[in-house]
Order: sequence, then structure tokens, then C-alpha cells
Amino acid sequence: MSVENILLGLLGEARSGYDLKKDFDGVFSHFWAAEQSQIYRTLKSLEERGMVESSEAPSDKGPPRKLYRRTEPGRRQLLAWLAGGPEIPTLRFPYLAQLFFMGEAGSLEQTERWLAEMVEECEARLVALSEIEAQWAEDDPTFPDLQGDEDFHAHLVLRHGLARARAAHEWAVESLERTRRRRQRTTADGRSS
Amino acid sequence: MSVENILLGLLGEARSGYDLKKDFDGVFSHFWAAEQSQIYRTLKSLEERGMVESSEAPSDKGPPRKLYRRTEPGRRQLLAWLAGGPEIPTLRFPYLAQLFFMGEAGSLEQTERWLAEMVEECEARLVALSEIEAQWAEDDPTFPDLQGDEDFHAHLVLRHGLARARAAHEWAVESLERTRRRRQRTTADGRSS
DNA sequence: CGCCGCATGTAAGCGGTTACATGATTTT
DNA sequence: AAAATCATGTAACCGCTTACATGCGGCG
Repeated sequence: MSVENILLGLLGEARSGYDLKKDFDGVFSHFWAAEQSQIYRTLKSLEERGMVESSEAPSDKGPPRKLYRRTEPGRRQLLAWLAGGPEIPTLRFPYLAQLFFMGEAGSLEQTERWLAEMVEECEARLVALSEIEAQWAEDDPTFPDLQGDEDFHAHLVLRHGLARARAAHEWAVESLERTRRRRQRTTADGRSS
Repeated sequence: MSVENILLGLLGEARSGYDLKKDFDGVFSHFWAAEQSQIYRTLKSLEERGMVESSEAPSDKGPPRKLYRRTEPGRRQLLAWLAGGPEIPTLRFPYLAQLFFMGEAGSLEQTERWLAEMVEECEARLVALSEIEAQWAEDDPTFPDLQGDEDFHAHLVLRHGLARARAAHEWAVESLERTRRRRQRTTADGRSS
């Protein structure tokens, strides 16, 4: 039910489904994704249960906006979720499953190419997150001792993303080097498998 | 379709659905999970498409075992998956969403308790993975320059788990300390929000 | 005799993705 | 005139989880 609770979290201020989708596509994208269709569906279900309420508001461009905000029961559900302790998911890494079976391909060169691609992906993520933090530091004079508690928590979350990205990057670089050394060794003395 | 390909990967040697479930609950659990019901269902679908084939074998205890192994088309599908480049998923971290909204609870003490719990969870994971590596190092004299390519790739995967666990742990410890300092500051000079 | 481990499966439901459908306004 | 942006939604499907159902053999 995380999507529900995230929506309740965001709906402390009035927002439309369209706005919420932009939230998910923005900074949120580094730890949660939601499709537009899921957002509208969940909003509908939350309203049916009285967790949020909506009102129409005219728009500058396009059709009228439907603005949602959380109700008191909605706020209570959110707080209950927050009080319930860390919700740790079972993560799935398809790429690790691939790497695990890479031996079947019988070519360290393939592993090397694969890892080189990983290094690039990791680098890109790391750069993206670093830029977000740099921008923040530039815009907010109180950084990193942020005065708002909301900013403080948001920064902890950003730091998690950076820690992950840095770790993944270092792992990929180290793994690539190990694979290169291994390949040189095996091609040199004709050792295999 | 990762589950399918993982099963194909494991079915280079004959295994029953029951065996496969144990694989997922073992070392695999650190990067992929699969329920028993999903395994049997996927196996059925793979057999219908000729990707695996099965034979009955008597069991010491309990009902006869149905042993599956991958066919040549199955092997080709596996290799195609491996050749397709790293499959990077969109990860979802419910706990980061919680932390992001922790400000709504209006109490840094709650954040502190929450982070303390995170530290413990991270520590446990880190210990579990370290023990797996230590055990490996003890059992295999060629560690860490493993002679088999399969072991080599498995070790890269284990290293990824360790890198993640270490990063998460450091993040949690650092975050907890930051929160403690912040709380002391705010309770001292009566500053809020 | 009951419980545990071995071993097979089915059914219902939920969360998430992909694709489709519609229409207004602004920009090129 | 066409494309992009704003803005709403629906329908079908897929992967995964939870719960249920069955039955053998060994152990306390």
C-alpha cells in the first residue's frame, strides 16, 4: 500500500493527479515510480474511502483540474504508516541474476562489455544525484544544516540515493578491473573455465 | 521475464520445483525472491513452450520428484537474455518514502527510533553477507582468485550485495548521528520546524 | 497419533504496466 | 496545420503474493 500512503503524504497540499505524476517523475523517481493510470485509480479509491477529498478548479490551459487534498482520516492513516517502523522490501535485481549466469556464455569478454555498460549507467546516476545536491547547496544558504524538518528528511533520502549510487559505481569499476585482469591471465596461459 | 530466465539458468542441471524454491531461499534471496506457487506455474509454462523438459524420479521420502532440465531452445533463450545488456530495474524503497514524510509526524525522536531500527537491520544484513564470504574463503583455497568462471561471477554478485549492505549501513549510522545532533540543537534553543 | 519435512499443485486477488481514448490551449 | 503541453480517465494484461488443497514417509 505504499503508493496510497505516498499520495496521502503529498496531499498535505492540494494537488491534481497530473501534479502528482510530475512529483513521481521528478526527485521521487530515485526511490519510487508510479504510472499515471495507477495514480488516478488510487486517488479514486482513496476518495471512496474518505481518505482524500477533491474539488474542481479552472485551469489556464486545457481541461479543469481536479484538486485533491488529504482529510483527517487520511492524515491518521499516513501517521500510522510512519509509526509502523521501516518497511524494508525484497529487492529484485535482474542484472545480478544475469551476471550470476554469465559463466554460461563462456566468454569473459561478454562479461567485460556488460560491466563496462554498468559502469556507464552507474556514473550517469551518480552524476544526476550529485547535481541535485549541488543545486540544492547553491539555492539554500542553510545547506546542509537545513532549517525545515521536511528539507532535513528529504536530504537524508537524497543521501541514501547518493550512497547507493556511489557504492554501485565503485563495485562496477572494481568488478570490471577484476574481469580484465582475469581475462589477461587466462588468455596468456591458455587456462579455461 | 526474469524469473523464467533465472529458472533456465538453474536448470542446466536437473532440479525439481522444490529444489528451485530452496535455491531462491538461499543465497539467491539477496537479489531475487520467488514464491513456490510462481515457480511451479512458470515451470509449467516453460515446459509448454519446450524450453524445459521433465521426468519423474522416485523420492526417498514423500511423493515422486519431477525433475526439470533446460532444452536447447531454453539454453538459447538464456543466452539471448545474457547478451541483451544489463537489465536495470526501477527500484522501490517504501522505507525512503516513509522517511521523506517523517517531518509530518513532527517529532525528531520518531525519526531517531526509526533510524536506529534501520541501523540494526542493515547491520544484520551486512553480517549475514560477510559470513557467507568468510565461509567461502575458508572452504575454497583458490579464493578470491576462483578458478571456475561460475564461481567468479557468483563472487561478483556477492560483492554487489556486500557493497550495498555496507553503503546502507554507513548511511543509516551517519543519518542517525545527524538526527541526534539536530534534536539536541533544537531542544536546546527551542527552535522548531 | 500427531507433527514435521518432502513434494506436488490450484485459485483469488493485488499492485503495476501498457495501451487506448478524449479534448482544450499554446507553440512552432 | 501540426505538434507539444495540460488534463482527465478506462481496459486489458502480467507478475507476484497469499491462501488453500493434497498426500507420502519418518520421528517422537
